[in-house]
Amino acid sequence: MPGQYPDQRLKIDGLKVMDSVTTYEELKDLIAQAYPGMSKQLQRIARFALEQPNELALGTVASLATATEVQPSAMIRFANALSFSGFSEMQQVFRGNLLERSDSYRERIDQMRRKQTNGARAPAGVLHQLVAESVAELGHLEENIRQMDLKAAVSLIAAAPRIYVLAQRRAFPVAGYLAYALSQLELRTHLLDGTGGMLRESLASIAPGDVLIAASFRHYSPEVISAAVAARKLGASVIAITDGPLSPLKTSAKVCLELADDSSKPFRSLVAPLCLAQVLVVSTGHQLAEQTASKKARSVSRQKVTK
Amino acid sequence: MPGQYPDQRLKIDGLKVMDSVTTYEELKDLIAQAYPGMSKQLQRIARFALEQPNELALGTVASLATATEVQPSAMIRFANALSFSGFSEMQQVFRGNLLERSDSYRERIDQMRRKQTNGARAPAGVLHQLVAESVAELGHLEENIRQMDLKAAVSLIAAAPRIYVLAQRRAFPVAGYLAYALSQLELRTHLLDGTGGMLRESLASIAPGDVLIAASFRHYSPEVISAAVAARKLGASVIAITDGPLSPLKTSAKVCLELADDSSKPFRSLVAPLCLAQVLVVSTGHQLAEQTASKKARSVSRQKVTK
DNA sequence: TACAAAACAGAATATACGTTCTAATATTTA
DNA sequence: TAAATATTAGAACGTATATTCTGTTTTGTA
Repeated sequence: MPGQYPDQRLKIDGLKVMDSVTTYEELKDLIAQAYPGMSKQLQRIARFALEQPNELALGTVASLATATEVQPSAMIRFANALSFSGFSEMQQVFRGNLLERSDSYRERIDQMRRKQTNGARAPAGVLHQLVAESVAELGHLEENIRQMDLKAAVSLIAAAPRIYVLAQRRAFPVAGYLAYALSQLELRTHLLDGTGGMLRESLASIAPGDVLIAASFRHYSPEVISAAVAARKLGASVIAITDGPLSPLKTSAKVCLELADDSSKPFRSLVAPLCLAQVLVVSTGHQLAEQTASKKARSVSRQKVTK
Repeated sequence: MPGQYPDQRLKIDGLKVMDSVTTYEELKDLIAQAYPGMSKQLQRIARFALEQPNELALGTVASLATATEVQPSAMIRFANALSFSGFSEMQQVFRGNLLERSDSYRERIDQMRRKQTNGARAPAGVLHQLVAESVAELGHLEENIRQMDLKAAVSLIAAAPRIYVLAQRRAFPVAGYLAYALSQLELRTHLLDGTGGMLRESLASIAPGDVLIAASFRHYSPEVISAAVAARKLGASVIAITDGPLSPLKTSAKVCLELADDSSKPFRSLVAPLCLAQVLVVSTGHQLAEQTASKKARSVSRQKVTK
């Protein structure tokens, strides 16, 4: 095996001797093993390969190099690092996996159906059921959220000098996500977690024009409700994420995003509220991008005029 | 369209006008319609195509010509007879079919994407898209989580004297949910939120037999990883919720629940991990119920014996 | 900081591919 | 049967591919 690059094969062979990798499962393990010792670029390819194996199966070296934003030669180096003689040989493994999966697909569905009929208490049954329920919830979400409300909420968030996020107990993860994601958009976001009993004090710093995003479901946390009332009095706009028209948050809210929370199910899911939260974040991101774009456009046109 | 052969396209267009064939189902019908009017050799290829569509998807003109015992040029004629501009174009249809079959939700996504032609930036479009992606994620979740791993995780959780939950940044909501929901099951659950920089101290109280549920996705939070290592050293069982086989959490984990996290999307969702978390909680609930039930049954039978 | 090693980008190359073309063959029609 | 037409085989062509090679940049180390 000639070549100017060090033979990474040897490092791997220490763990995996001689026999070549032929199945996708083996390949996955092999990539996982080799991953830590790989260069940045090869790691990038490795991630892509594991996340989008189908692309690897069908694409050409050139197309995959474009997709992963590396040079074509890096793809070959990647294959070599996995002890394949070339890219094509590695691709065979991905193709094999694709064929296998397509053949056995119906079979697997049947298995799932069978599992689901008996033993709904086994973890697999629970998984199936909760996935199904979550999908249904997402369907309801899409149908019941009004575009007007979303737009209003996004405008408020995008324009706010400061954003406060508050939720407790079951709804707390929603607040956690919002606080994280909004701050990723470089918005001034504060998670009101009430650590050290400082919730009241944190609220005091809310100023007119600020936005409070409050999430609460039955049974509504009294702290969240009173915080929403307080924020409104301080001149902040309250965006409520809550369940149904009976929510006590509704009175304080400028925008109220309602999720029909089916209380008939014993364990209520956070899938719908979190998806909604993500919609808020992504839409706000788009809005901000448009704003800066139009600002630039305006300043450019102004430059032209002055010129 | 120059060429010495008569334009078979016209014959077909009599039945199927204008629009080009894009799905495998359409192609199957098209072949069936065109079959009677084909020459012997093209009919042979047609049969092969319908019997072994996977070969058509992956093979080269040369390899397929060998397999069907015709000349390579016949393959191109076949594609032309089906009103494709060339072999490659036809092959795309077979490949598309292979991908669709290989993952069930792809179809749904594509359908949704098609609907969402204009206005992807408007909040309603974002909602639609994110709902679609979430559904797809849930589908992957259901397919890729192994029942064995779930069972193992549930057994560990149900039997643990104490449960610690740890996650940071993007994954934090997962920890928040688990901490809340598990404590609702009256399990001794501690959320390691690292408030006041006390993470190290909190970890010190972990005892052998305890369970640490750690969630982390790329880019993996160093604190979470080192905490998992530390917990393992202290004799605790680590349950990892993470993405893919490259996760550094994997080495410390007794059970590793892997989610294929598609990083190609700019905003990654928490829907799948949270649904998984809920599965853990609900399954653990069932397991606990069964345990207490069987305990009661045993004590009852003992009473009978002593009676 | 200076040196050495590795990794990289991008051009160069040989190969294999899809496609087209032409002569030869088979099939149909009068 | 003879002429006309459709079909095929196989070579020839241009293109795109996987792969290798070279100069440069980056990274790690003394």
